[in-house]
Amino acid sequence: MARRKDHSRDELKEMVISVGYQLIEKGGISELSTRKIANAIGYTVGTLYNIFSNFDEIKIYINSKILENLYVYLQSNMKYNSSSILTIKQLAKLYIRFAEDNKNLWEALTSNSYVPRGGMPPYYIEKTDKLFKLVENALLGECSDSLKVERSARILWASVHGICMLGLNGRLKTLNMEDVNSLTDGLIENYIKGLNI
Amino acid sequence: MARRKDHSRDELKEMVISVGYQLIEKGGISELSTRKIANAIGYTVGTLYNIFSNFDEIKIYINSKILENLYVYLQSNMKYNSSSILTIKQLAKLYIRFAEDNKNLWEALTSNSYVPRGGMPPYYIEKTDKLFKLVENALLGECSDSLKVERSARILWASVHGICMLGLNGRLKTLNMEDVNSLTDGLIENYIKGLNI
DNA sequence: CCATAATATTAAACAATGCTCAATATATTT
DNA sequence: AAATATATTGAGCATTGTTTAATATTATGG
Repeated sequence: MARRKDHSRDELKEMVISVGYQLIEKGGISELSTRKIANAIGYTVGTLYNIFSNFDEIKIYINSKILENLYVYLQSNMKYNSSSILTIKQLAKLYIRFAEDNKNLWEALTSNSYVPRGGMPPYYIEKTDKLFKLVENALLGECSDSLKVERSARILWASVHGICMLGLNGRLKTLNMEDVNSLTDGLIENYIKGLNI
Repeated sequence: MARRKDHSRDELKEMVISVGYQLIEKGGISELSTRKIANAIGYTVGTLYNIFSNFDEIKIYINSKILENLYVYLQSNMKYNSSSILTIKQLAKLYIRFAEDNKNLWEALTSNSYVPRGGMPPYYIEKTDKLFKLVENALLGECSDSLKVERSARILWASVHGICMLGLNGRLKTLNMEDVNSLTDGLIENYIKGLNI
């Protein structure tokens, strides 16, 4: 039965993450389990634990891949905008659209509250930073104080994130997604206008 | 063993919710399970299922109680403010402080993404509405269009919620809670200033 | 090239989970 | 008092994350 080196450790890692990603994509986070992953790649749970230290670590790797795809999605759909405000508005719309179109992935990404002792691993932080940088770069057109920009970008995106979250959960009552988009526009506009005062 | 009517159905319901609340308060959502609840009230899981249709329903009742306490917390800590903006800023600060001081409860409340078919039960919606009304009432001092007020209140609070979420998860990087508070102030101020333009 | 050490993989098991259901004990009704 | 209705239990099921002893495979070194 044991077929050592059918796949290298790196290959196995890749397979686990890829299969896990697909499981979430198809059936949501509840469809993700060690057994289902192991079964899908033709191994046993024990093998997973030879590569990853626990289930949560696997989830973090998968979330990292989701972050990656989110970045590619934003990047590749960005068009040229004549102002920073328009750029950020577009980013927000794309962010919300990604969440809508990839609800299972989005939920998996944002529902995970587990943080390893010692904080998130570097490769994960790197990817979230890269995403925030998109907002920061746009904001730099409106404000030259780089510390202020970094803070504002994170606050602004936390807001958009919150709106997206409640919007998708139907917690915003009568608001449909179109309303959410336009109201988010308003929020962004007002916030940025007040930045330099 | 069976001691029918030691407690009425309503008493049992109350006991389950109360004990569940305490379990979350002490050990977080992961400490909540049907067995632990049943054990704590001196019954068996079967009895829980005679009263509630499933575990998720129990969680909703507990979350409803958390919402209730959040409302009381906000209400009882509100001081008089000379302007609507100040009122909302204070609400935001209190909201964030509640989340900090009751992390387990707050996480349980906000991490729950389960929505029954047919939407959240009326008693639950009632309580969230009551909370939003606090913001709406304050906003009415700034804008008389009641539809606009309702929408703005929800968008604004979704933002504060998002900031609170990322702040508590340490996702806002270098920002400490003091920074979060002042940056939230900025967001609120800018948003409301732009309301009537 | 074979014996030994090191590693990969599995199967089985553990404790805990949400949930169900037949059996039984208690109340209520007739 | 007998019959009916309901509350409660205990045992069981399938599933979960995780561990571990046994086994199969590869690598090492004489």
